[in-house]
Amino acid sequence: MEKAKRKEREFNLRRAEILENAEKIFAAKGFYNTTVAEIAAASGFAIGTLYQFFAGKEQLYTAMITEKLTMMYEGIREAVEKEVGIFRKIEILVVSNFQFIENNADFCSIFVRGDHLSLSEGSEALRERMMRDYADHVSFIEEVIRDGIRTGDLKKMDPRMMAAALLGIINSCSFKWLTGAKEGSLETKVPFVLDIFLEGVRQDAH
Amino acid sequence: MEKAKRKEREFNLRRAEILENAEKIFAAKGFYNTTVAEIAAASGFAIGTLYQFFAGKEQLYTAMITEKLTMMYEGIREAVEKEVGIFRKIEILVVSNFQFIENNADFCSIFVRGDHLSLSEGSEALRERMMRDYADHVSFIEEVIRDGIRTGDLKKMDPRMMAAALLGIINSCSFKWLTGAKEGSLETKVPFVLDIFLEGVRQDAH
DNA sequence: AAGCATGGTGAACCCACATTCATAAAATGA
DNA sequence: TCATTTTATGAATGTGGGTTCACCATGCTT
Repeated sequence: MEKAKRKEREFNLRRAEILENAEKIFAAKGFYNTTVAEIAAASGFAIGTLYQFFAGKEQLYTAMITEKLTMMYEGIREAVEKEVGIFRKIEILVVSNFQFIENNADFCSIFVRGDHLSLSEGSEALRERMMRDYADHVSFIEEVIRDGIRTGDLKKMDPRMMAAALLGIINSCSFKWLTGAKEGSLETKVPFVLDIFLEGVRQDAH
Repeated sequence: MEKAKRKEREFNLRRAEILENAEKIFAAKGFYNTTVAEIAAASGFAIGTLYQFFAGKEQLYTAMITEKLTMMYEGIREAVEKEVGIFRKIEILVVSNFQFIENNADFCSIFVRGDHLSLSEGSEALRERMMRDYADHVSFIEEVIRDGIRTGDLKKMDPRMMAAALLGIINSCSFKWLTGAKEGSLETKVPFVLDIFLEGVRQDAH
C-alpha cells in the first residue's frame, strides 16, 4: 500500500509550491501588505485550501523564512567544513555566502525590507528562532577563527568580535548589491572582502 | 505681537513630545503592533488631537525616523569634519557612531526590529528617503577615505567598498550590543574596530 | 459679558483582511 | 455504479484599529 506515501509526497510538493510563490510576493510587498488571498491566487489554490497546509498567515511566513535560512546556514557550514586551512575556510565562507545571496536575491530582499522582525507579540517565536540561528552561525565562524588563532595564522583578538566584523563586511557588501543595480556578480567582491578583513586598509609604510 | 511665535513654539514642543513618546512605544512593539490610541494615551492627548500634528500614523512614524536619523548623520559628520588627519577622522567616526547608539538605544532597536522598511506601498517615500540618506552617509565616508588614499595613508582600494566595510563592522558591533545585554559601554570596542579595519586580522609572519 | 474662533475630544464609522465553515467536488473502494 | 470519506472552495463572518467629525471647552476680541 503506497497510497499514504504518495499522498504525503504530493502534500509536500504542494506545500513547497505555496511557499515558493509566497516568497516572491512577500519579498515584493512585505508581510503586512501581502494578503492570504494573493498567495492563494498565485499558487492556484482557494483561500481555504491554504489553511490545510498552514495554520495561518504567520505560520506560513515563519515556515518560509526558517526553512530557507536553515538551508543557507547549512550550506555555508558544509562548504566551509570541507575546506582545509583557515584562509581557505574564510574564503569559502565569503564565497558561499555571496552565492546564496545571488541565487536567492528575492528571498534576501525580505531582510532588506526587514519586516521579518515586526510580527505580532505571539509570534516572536520567529524572532527568537532567527536570533538563535544567527548566533549559532556566528559561533560557528568564531570557532573557525579560534582555530586560526591557535595555529598562529590570525592575530590574538577576541574571536567573537572578529567573527562579527567578518559578517558585518559580508552583510554590508550584500546589502549594497541587493539594493543597488545587482549588476555584475557579487563574487567579484570576494578578494576585496578578504583583503580588508585579513590585511586591513592601512598602507604599510615603505 | 508675539502670539503667533508662542503658538508655534508650543505647537513644536507638543509635536516633539508626541514624537518622543511614540518612539518608545514603536521601539518596544513595532509599527504594526502599536496603535494610535496608545500613542495618544502616552502623550496625554486625545486620539483626534494627534491628527492636528500629523496627517496619520504613518506620517508620524516617518517624521520620527527621519528627524532622528538626520540628527545622527549630522552629528557624526560634524564630529568627523572637526578632526584633522585620516586616522583621527576614522576614530571619531566610530566613536560618535557608537555614542549615538548608546544614547538612543531605544530608537536604534527599531532598526533591529526592522519594520521601518515594511510600510505600505504609498509610503515607500520613507524607504527611499532613508536609502538616500544612508547612501549620502556612505558617500561622506567614502570621501574621507579617498582623502586618506590621496595622502598615501590608506591602500589604493575601491573607497566605496572600504566605506561599506567600515560601516559593516560598526553596524555588526552595534547590533551585537543592542541585541545582547547592553552591558558595558560600546565605546570599549572602538580599538577593536579600528584595529580590524586598519590592520586586518592576519598575524604578521615574524 | 457675549459673541467668535481656535483647539481638543473620543465615540462612531468604516474598511481591510484573516479566518471559518457549510457546501461542492473528487477520490476511494466495494 | 453508488456510498463514503477526503479534500477543495470562496462567500460570509468577525475583528481590530485608523480615521473622521459633530460637539465641547478654552481663550480672545469688542
